Amino acid sequence: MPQGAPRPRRAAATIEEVARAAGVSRQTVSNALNAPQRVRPDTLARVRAAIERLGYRPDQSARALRTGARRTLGYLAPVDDPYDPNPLMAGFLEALVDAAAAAGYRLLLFRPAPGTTDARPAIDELIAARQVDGLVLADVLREDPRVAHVARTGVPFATFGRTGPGEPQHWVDIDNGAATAGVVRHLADRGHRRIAFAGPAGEALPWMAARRAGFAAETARLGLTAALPGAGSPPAAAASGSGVAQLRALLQGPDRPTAVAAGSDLTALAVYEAVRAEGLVVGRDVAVVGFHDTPLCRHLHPALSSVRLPLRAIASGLVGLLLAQIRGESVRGEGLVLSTELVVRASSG
Amino acid sequence: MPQGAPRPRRAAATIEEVARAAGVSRQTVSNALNAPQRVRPDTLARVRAAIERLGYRPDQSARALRTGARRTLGYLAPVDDPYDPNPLMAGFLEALVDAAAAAGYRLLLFRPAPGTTDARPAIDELIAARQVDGLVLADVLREDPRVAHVARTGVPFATFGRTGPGEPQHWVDIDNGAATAGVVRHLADRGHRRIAFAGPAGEALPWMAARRAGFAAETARLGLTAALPGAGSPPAAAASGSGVAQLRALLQGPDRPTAVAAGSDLTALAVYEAVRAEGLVVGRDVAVVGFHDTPLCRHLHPALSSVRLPLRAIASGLVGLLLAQIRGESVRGEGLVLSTELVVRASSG
DNA sequence: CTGTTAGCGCCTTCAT
DNA sequence: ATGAAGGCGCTAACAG
Repeated sequence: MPQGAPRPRRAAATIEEVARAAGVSRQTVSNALNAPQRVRPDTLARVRAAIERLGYRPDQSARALRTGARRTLGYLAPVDDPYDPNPLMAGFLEALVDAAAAAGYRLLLFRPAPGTTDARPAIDELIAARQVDGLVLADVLREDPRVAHVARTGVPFATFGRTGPGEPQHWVDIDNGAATAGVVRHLADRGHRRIAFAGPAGEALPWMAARRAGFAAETARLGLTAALPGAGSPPAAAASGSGVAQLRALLQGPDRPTAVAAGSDLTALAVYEAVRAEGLVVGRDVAVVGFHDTPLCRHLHPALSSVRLPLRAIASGLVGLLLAQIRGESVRGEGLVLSTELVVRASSG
Repeated sequence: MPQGAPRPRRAAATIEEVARAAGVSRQTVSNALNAPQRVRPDTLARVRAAIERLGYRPDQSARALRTGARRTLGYLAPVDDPYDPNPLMAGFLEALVDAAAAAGYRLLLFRPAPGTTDARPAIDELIAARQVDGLVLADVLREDPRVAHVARTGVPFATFGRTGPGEPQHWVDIDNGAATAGVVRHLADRGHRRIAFAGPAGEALPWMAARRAGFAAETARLGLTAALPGAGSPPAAAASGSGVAQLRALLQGPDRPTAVAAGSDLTALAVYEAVRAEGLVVGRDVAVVGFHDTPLCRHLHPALSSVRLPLRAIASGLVGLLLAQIRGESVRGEGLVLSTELVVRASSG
């Protein structure tokens, strides 16, 4: 592992130079930056002019060393399963960077060491090197070892997805059940009576289980005929084509569903394929709704209705939870549940 | 903008504590870490044991302040156009994080201030605060103001995509022309004589122009009939459906192309739609090849052949270029051109 | 309201 | 091979 290296770099302005340029002491410059109300207005103006002129910004390392605040948040990048890619990765990351920046923080990305799946060593490194003030974890599972581990270290953290009952409830989540229930109501409004849910079964992925449960509950409430393929297609099945085969079986017979709620946009794509393979037409014979509202939706024909996630609100919520902890305010409560928005397009219009 | 905040945190081990625990002085611990050959083996072992026991890692801020090396690289996250999303964002970022980590560096994400598109102020902030040792820029255009700006600051940088002729040639790029030429050869091998290119025209996106040029050159060389819709569909066109309309026009008549090389996987999806709309079958009547090899490829029916980018090699190349500059080795040469791999699936098999 | 003093944790001379 | 100073740039305490 290569270690330290000399690093020639053009000298950057220091607080000392600003102080000299403004004819004040270093401390006054520091005050002008961190406690402006303590500095006389005219002095403040002079200092600020000098700062502007020299392009001065405090050295973040020096400041961090002195104050202990790194002004940096760590984000554990999810391991990207090519068969079931995280559809939000890009959009969510951008929202998170912006939310952090709005609070004066930077975002540091990290991952388990290549070839490894256990993120805990990487988490420990980051904490031990004091590189971050807090951590964001996404795609949190029910008994997530990462959550338990970070909780043990005492470092502020917040999760996208609910934590276990015995763990700190510093999470933001969308209401997956309500989202799918909304999809069901939308389809019922359009006159559909027989509706299917397409997506992996099982409890492995809490968000998917919640979508499925919301679907089941709402169809029951409305007295609709619900088709919930029990075997479920694990993510890999969709890739091998068996997911489509299963969906085709679902779409056969006179009592076939006239609408399908999919657990993700990629699953909705598989539904499109199955519908076509059965000689039916999406949007006319079978309505389809996806989940995530990825760019794919607009590129499909007909355009795919989908559930849009409030990515910016999620990101702000996570950063807010982290800031509260960093400031030492003991955050209490049950986490933050955000609602989604159904974007209706031609596939279910 | 909220500023500095107190930050209670469990005390972490310091070099002083390790020294005491190992019965040596601080410098010896430092040496054990940064110049192990200077420390007697048994002392080294004792120090390492103490480090292990206390979970000590040097405080990165202190080390950075002292040495000037931040051991952090900045990555300017591309502005995500929902109509033309960066299909590599997730996969490339992961590769970049891993490549940086392998060299002992972290990756810091940053973006233009929300509502802004000019990245230069954000770049300046990062540099002035001395938070990074180098920068990575992606999706570089021909006369990219970001490149010119960073070059002026003197901070090490490397780009994914070629820089202008007057600028430092610290770039890594794929051979877009050769990639499309390879697609043409593949299709010619399969017996296709009339081949079309689907993708936006114009010189705005250098990578797309290069793909188009490679297509034109190779079809000419092989004496094939090439269809290159000149008007080109700007990214937004695909979303509005006019892209598909244009492609449908292309697929009409007895002399229609029997194969289509697409400039991206999403464009290939539009080709699928157009082929079907014309009553043709992808893979039988019309072969299709995409670009990027996104997860979408495996989810389509038939599965989409596509050009796979060597993301890990690109990432390693970028990090390598940065390290060389950071070490002060004057990097010379013409940038690094990497070749792609055509993944053949049912759509062109 | 401004200036002085001290030290955050670490690494680089220099001396032993 | 190891130990003793000094200082990177900054800010929190206190002195004036």
